[in-house]
Amino acid sequence: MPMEKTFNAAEAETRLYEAWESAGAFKAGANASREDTFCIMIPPPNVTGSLHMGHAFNNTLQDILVRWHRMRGFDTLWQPGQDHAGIATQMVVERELAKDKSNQTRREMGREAFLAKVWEWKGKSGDTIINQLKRLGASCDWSRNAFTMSGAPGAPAGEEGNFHDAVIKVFVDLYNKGYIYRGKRLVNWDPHFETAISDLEVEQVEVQGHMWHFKYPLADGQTYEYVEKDEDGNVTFRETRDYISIATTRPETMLGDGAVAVHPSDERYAPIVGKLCEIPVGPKEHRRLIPIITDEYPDPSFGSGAVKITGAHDFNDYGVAKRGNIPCYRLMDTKAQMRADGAAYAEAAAIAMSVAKGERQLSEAEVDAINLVPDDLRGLDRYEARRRVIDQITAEGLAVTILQKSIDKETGAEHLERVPFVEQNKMMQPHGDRSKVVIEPMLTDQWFVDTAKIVEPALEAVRKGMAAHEAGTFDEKAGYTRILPERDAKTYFHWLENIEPWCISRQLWWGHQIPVWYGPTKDFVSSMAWRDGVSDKGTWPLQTFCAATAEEACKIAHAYYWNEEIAAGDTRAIGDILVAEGAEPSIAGFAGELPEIQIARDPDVLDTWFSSGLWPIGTLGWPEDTEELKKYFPTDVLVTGFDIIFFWVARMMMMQLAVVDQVPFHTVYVHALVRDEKGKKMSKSLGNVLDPLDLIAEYGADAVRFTLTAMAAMGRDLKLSKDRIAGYRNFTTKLWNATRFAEMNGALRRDVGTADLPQASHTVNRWIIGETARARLAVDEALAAYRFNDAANTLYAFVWGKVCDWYVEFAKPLMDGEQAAETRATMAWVLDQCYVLMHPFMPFITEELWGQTGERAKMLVHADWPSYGAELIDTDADREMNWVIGLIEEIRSARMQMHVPAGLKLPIVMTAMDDKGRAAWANNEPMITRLARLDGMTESAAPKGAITVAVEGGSFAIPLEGVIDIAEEKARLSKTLEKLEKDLNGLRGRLSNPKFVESAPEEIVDETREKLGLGEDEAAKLKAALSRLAEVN
RNA sequence: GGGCGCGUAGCUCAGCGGUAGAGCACUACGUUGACAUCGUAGUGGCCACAGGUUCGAUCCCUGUCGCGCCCA
Repeated sequence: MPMEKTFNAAEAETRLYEAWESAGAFKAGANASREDTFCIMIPPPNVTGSLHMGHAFNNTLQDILVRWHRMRGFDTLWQPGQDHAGIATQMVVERELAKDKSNQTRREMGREAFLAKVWEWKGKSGDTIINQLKRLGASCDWSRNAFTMSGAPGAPAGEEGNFHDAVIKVFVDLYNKGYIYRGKRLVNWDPHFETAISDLEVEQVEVQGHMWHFKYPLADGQTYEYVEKDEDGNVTFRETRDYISIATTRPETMLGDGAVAVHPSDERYAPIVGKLCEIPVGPKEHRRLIPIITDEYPDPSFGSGAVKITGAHDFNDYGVAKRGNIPCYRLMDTKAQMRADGAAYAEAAAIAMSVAKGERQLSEAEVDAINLVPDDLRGLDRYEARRRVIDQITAEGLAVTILQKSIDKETGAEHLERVPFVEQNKMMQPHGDRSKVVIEPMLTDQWFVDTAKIVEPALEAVRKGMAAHEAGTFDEKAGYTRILPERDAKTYFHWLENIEPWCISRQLWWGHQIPVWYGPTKDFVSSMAWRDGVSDKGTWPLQTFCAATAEEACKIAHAYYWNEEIAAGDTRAIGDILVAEGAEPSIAGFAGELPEIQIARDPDVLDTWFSSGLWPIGTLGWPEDTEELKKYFPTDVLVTGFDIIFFWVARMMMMQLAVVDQVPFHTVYVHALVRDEKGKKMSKSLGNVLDPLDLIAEYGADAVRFTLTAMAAMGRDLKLSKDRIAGYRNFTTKLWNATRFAEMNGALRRDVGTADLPQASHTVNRWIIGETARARLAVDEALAAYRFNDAANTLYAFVWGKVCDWYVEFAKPLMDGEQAAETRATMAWVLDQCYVLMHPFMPFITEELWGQTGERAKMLVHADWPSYGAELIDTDADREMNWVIGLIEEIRSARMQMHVPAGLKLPIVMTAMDDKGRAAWANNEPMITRLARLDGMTESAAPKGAITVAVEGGSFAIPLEGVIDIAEEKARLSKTLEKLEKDLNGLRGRLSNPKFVESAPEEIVDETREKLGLGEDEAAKLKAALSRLAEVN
């Protein structure tokens, strides 16, 4: 059955992918014929995700590397999997639940039931992205598909696996090594998800901000001389003030102020440093006083130069508060509403007052328990509270005001009015990258990785890797890592050298629950305070027990309580202690009975990136010592986008080195972003998103893949347009039709299966074999250097520019001559090589052509990658064919410019020719005649009224008496000559410069001389032709 | 403010010490051994600007001007 006219991608792609899968073509080690391994870990897409252009790009590049290695016989594994994506997934499932009002909310159904819902959702929708990757042609070993939550408690059947074990083990190990700690720190709090998030999950967005100016009256009506001076020390302003002016963008946080700070060098405020001032908000009778302190942080030139310090709600203030031992009063709850808990304001304010006066010291927990929100503001949203605070202060006359002209709408009369001074400023405001709500800095207890302690090996490994890469001594097995392109290594260094502690606890349910249990400290147990009801459970001092399981935790707790004499001196001494796991810590059963202490598990889960940071070892079965781990770890290449260098790459480096003391991969290839054709980031809100699945449906997966690859110049964003994809779809059609030509001419070797390299005698065949070898060398070299675009462009130029444009055309007249058999064999071989070399880039159409053109022993996906090279390049054939091509092009060009009708065949006259040229002509006459539309060659002197075609070794004339316009031919020749002379002058100039001849490398000088010689020959011919034309007239 | 890049044909971009390339777009013409998702030919560039290093600079160095991105 003859081939269809075009490739039906939509029909073939699914069929071919299924064929590969059912043959187990992608299984780890499939087609392996050598010991070397090659392993790539897929950057796990979110389980909620669907394929976007970035995935398509990222996975195309990985697939090329994987298919290339597999064909070369490496023991290859492309490890796929998905990330449980804590916040994103919890958000999606909650949103799903909310669609039906009869559903319980997350909190109503409780943790266990909600998690069951998430697993259920994962079971239903988790395969979406996998199926999409298959449409792209990704040759992952799906039988090993991994999931970062596999094996977690509550995981349903089919979600076994031990990723959870790995995560828990690492947490416990790092905890025991002292790399993980818990502390009350100011963290980025997402009020929508009610969880802490890491710095990286915060987006700074520029918004129009407002800055209010308020007066903080000095205590006891004190006054001071406020003096402003210019640069030369001349007084420019002076007044007596009984207040200090404060500028703030967040008036609602004034309620939690612990101090006012000024710069130590700021002379304006020197007289009042150390004094107390009053926060101008809250009930008049309970106004709080706070000290005026100095700190390096305030910028004297910004605002009034004085800054209110609210340690619990601002990162800069927090630093000042820590340095100055200023209490940090938390004002908001987890929803960023003003706190409504604790004692009434009067009581809380009284305690705070005594702290400010230095009469009292509070523990951290005691400070946190104090609610300084006035009773009338409690429970309000932070923005509502802000409005009211501003109103109250303004009403009291403590806002800094300015005079503003206003016009009465009724009367049109102008009058001046005092209005609060509010500056309009653009400011950067932090937002949650998922929730898009404004992040609230919040003082909470969180878990942190002490990254400073594990960062050094991660830096060192890349420093060494980059040094080796630059020196050209890079060794994949040397235990270091390089990052390509180099620029991204700089980014990596910059971030790691300035790394901050990593907040890893999240107040979510979907994730790995932190393996830590809390119980009261033994001091506290023996203190009896717990019995006296003095403090509620929230402020009990706690002891931490970190263990992989509850049983283990109980054991550790037991040892803790038991080994020490916890009730020394107490008559109710303890016989034994029963430690049990409970919902919250408790103590019971004293007084002679066996005491019982309940320890309670930390309800928080780990940051998703903590688990994905273990992806390389976790997917290979660690902590078990599996065969795969031994074989494939460390893995080879990580292909990823620059946007997750910090989130993921850096953390994988740190964690793998901390846990197994090895780098996870030797090379990180960082690719850029896919943008729309105008260079805009694709985003749903802009509506400029190109869906890779739509494009695959329209143009075929091969065209989409090839487009992305051809545009993948290292480190540069790529602007994707449909025109470009259509162009590469046309390329697939071109290859298809070249095959059809071979089929129609009996040039397929269906009989022998795979075509062997033929013994070719004809120049044309020897030439194309050499070109094929060149292409193979160039593709391998490009891929080895991760220059995907070079590889793609090489193939495009070879297949279209050499095979289709020239070889197929040359072959036509050879199909029934002496060399017919040889030419058919060569064509079969060349096309096979095209399929093989193109397969990593365009797997579908090449596999289809491979299947349709022969009885093959193996599918193309497992075909052997060729190893031939320079030995197939025949330089004589090369020279000859380039001469032929040059001649044909010259004649075509001349004809076209002389407006010779395309269909008209012309005779040609050889006016002069050397031996080589004669041989070249003789060997290729049928091709030249056909392609240049000639009709017979004679030898003689140049006739009058002919066009001249100069080639290396001689020249031709095409008599066009009466056909050509002499003037036009003159113009054509003159133009060519002019251009040539310009080049020649450059060459002459260089050669006449003695310094050039002295200093330039010999080969460059020789090359220049040769060029000049050839050029001068050609110029002479052109001049001769011109003078002949002159004779005609 | 700190860091990292980028300014090359109308557009999108390769190239990065030996005198400039591709694709698309554009113009003209279409010749039966596959292909109009095609073929042939052609137009088009002081390689942002100014200095420096060099026999030689689009390429290396310095500065200027534009434009991105990341982090504050």
